[in-house]
Amino acid sequence: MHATERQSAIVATVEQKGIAAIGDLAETLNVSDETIRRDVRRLAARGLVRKIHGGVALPDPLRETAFRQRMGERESAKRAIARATAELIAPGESLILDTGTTTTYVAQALADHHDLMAITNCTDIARALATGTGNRIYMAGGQLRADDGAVLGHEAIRSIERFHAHTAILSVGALDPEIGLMDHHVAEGEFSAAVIAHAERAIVVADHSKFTRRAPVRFAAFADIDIVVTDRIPPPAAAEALEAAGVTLIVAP
Amino acid sequence: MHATERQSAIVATVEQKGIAAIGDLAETLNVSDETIRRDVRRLAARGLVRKIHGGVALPDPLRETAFRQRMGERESAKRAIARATAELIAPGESLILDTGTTTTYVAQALADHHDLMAITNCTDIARALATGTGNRIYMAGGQLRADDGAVLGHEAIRSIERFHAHTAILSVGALDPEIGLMDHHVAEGEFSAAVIAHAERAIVVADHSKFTRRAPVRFAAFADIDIVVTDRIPPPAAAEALEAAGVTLIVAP
DNA sequence: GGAAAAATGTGGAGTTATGTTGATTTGACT
DNA sequence: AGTCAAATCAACATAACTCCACATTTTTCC
Repeated sequence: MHATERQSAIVATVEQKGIAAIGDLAETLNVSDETIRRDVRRLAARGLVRKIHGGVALPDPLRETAFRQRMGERESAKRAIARATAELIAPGESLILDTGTTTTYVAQALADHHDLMAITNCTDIARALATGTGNRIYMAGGQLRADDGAVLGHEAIRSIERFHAHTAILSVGALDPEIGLMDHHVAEGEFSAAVIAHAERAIVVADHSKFTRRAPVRFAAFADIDIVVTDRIPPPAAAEALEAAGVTLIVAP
Repeated sequence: MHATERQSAIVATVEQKGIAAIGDLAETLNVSDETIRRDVRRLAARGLVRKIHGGVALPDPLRETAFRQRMGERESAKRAIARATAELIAPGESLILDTGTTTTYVAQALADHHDLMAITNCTDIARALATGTGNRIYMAGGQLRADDGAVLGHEAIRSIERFHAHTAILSVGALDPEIGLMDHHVAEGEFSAAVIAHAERAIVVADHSKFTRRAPVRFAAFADIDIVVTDRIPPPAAAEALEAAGVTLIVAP
């Protein structure tokens, strides 16, 4: 049986039953669980099925975007980071917040704060902060990315350039001691760099998985930022590089 | 039974009965109370249900902003207007959409359209349009109003000025044969005027109640716009004034 | 036939889901 | 207000699941 045949069989099973367990599929199709998972990963990437813990289900009618899915991954770690980051922000402070799942949680954690002045390129973050009392929110203008409601591009960067904030809070795609800070897209990286340039101090929020990843676009060095908030003690090489660059490391409890 | 199935079952039960006890759900679904609580916590975080002591209830309709409340008023009329307006828009057209409850319905009605190029100052409208295929959305930059997620101010107007669209679609606070088009706030009025100035044709969407109201800020005359879409035949004086100004009147069925 | 590419299996590290226990909070009832 | 039982939460332990890197097998193509 070819891989494509097997994948069709998976889709057919799911369409018939609505939901199917990885183990059952593996047994029925005489392959290992891992092979089924690989198939499911590919099918899910094409939107044909939806991955759930332990199995496969019909794609969500509400068409879950990649962003919303990432919001669910390592959620508790991100919330802990968000809480710790929110404590670093004083009332009345001016902020710039980047797009990202972790920064979105930070925005939610900042809901109790008041009299903030915040600039962001993400519609969700803007809405989350706007509920707070006395907060003034500025949206960056420019082209909207459907997936996460983020505004990116040179227009967005020009919006940022009109401000100079106390604190920048940014997500990253990956952190590496040799390379520095990385993002997945050029537009994200350019925006992140602009954000760092227009704030007194830069806080990077990154769960521990970011320390063991790579992303294609390098946009800053460790020396360009001031604080990293994460959820676990990072690998030694990264911790040393951060210290050497004068970056304060905060591990959220 | 997988976690996602169980969560769907919880939501379904709550939607059917309006309220459900933790213990009952645990028994029915054959898991511990604590597991149900964890599910409920997650569902509540997504706003799908509301936690109450000892059980789960439908999400709280209480926390309504003024904007959401207005969305509910004369909803069927606004939807009819939105449908009729969407029919006036060709694929590939470029649009500017103003904030407003009726324009928000128009954005939803445009979800089926494709390859649109839209500029808006409202985060909700931006997100609604971004789901369509091949649509390019530009968000105006500037200060955000918490109530309806609208960006207003001279910054927003400057964002608009970079464009020249085929069609502008705008809400108004009131229409009067003597006075023209009115809005409730200065910033809204200024933005509306800029929108009209940067489009070939201007479509005003207004349910019949707008013809018998007044609003403090006059921002344009009837002669400045091209089409009015409403849900009932307007008062004679208004209809005559529109005709005299060369405005096409469309009454949505 | 043999090299390169793709697919598959395997083991270990990390993550998630669940149940259990004990401390704390909540709501109802005197 | 004070008391008590139920409900909640936090913290732990466990088991299942997922992912990644690497080894192995199978397929493809020259």
